[in-house]
Amino acid sequence: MDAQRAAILEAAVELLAEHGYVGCSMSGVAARAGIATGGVYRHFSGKAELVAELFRVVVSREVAAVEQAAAGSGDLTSRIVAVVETFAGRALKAPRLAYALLAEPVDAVVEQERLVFRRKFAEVFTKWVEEGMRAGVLPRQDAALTAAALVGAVAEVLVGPLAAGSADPDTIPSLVTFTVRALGGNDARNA
Amino acid sequence: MDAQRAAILEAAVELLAEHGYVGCSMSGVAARAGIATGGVYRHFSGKAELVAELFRVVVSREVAAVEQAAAGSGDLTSRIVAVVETFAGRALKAPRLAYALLAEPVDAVVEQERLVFRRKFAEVFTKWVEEGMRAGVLPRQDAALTAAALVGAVAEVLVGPLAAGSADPDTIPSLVTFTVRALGGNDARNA
DNA sequence: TTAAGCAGTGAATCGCGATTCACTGCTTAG
DNA sequence: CTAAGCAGTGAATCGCGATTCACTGCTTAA
Repeated sequence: MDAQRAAILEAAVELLAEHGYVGCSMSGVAARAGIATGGVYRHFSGKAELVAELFRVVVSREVAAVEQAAAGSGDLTSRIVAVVETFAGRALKAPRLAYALLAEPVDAVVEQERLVFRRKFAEVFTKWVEEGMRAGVLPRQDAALTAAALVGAVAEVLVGPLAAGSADPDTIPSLVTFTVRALGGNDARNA
Repeated sequence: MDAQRAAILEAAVELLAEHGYVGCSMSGVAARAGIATGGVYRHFSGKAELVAELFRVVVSREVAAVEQAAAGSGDLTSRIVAVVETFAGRALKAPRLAYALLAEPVDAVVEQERLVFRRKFAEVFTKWVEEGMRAGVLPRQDAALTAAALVGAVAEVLVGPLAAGSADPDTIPSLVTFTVRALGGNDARNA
């Protein structure tokens, strides 16, 4: 059965959310999953495979949350607002996890997954930027670059608060303002 | 004498630029500096101290380059252009080093230094954003947040090319355009 | 000239987590 | 009922880089 595989992954997710990547030792994950160290190797070829899949699981949850949030609202601006609010809001609610996803040092294998993570978000943004340009709401621009830049911008702004402790309550609104301005959206051009 | 300390650091810088953080093992650095492993411990209490100082050295060079580039030009826009061009240009010329500075996984001690690095750049930006607001060239905004966001944006856009191989030659101009627009600068609002 | 002291040596040791493996039960097909 | 096979055990082993340390030479001051 593969319920165990899922259970082990869930244990790893918990540890990641509690203690970050360092907390995800094979023995730690095994213990949390309620099995012995060696048991993990029945389901994963090694740490690399476990961790890669761990990241994939967590990332797809985040991407799904963001896409769903965006799907709800209508015009471009409210979509972007929804994306940033969801992304940032979730990050601030699960700081340890967000930090692990965005910035925490990990080994090379995982780093690849992290790049994938960021690229996925960037792709979501790219889609909307292109749509905005077609609709004439946004100025001409390199959509992929803008998207990557926005992902970086949001991540960077969040990492400070995440690494420290608390965040200014204005962080999210300010971030939204920045995003809209950076896109060149025709409302909210100032303030 | 402390010429040796400097020589060891320089060896570490070389290794960092060639092979990234992973290349900076104590024995590797010692070998490159032309001394035996143990010798390094005459000058540094341990790896943590060595690496922290290594980062400080490299970072201060980068910050100095950027500040100098900005000091040359006159109006706000050209300063910003200079900053982004310098920062990105240097990064693309020394990709391994830039990657190590911006994104490569490292241990906790170094991570602190990395945050310092990014904060320093953000501070440089903050100064100019505030100046721009005073001069009425830029709209009201949370200067520190904008600055952090821009550092993140530039870093993120660069990490892709750095991790892969080559960069689109339009990367830097596009980045400059993005930056100006994100600041809300009154020229270059589109295109 | 002698002795203290410092830079440097490099093999041995440590620490730490990943990985292995001989072994224990349970489950299930024949 | 029996034997194969699979999930799981957990102590031993590995790998790897940081760190230590007894020892070697050079330099310098008395």
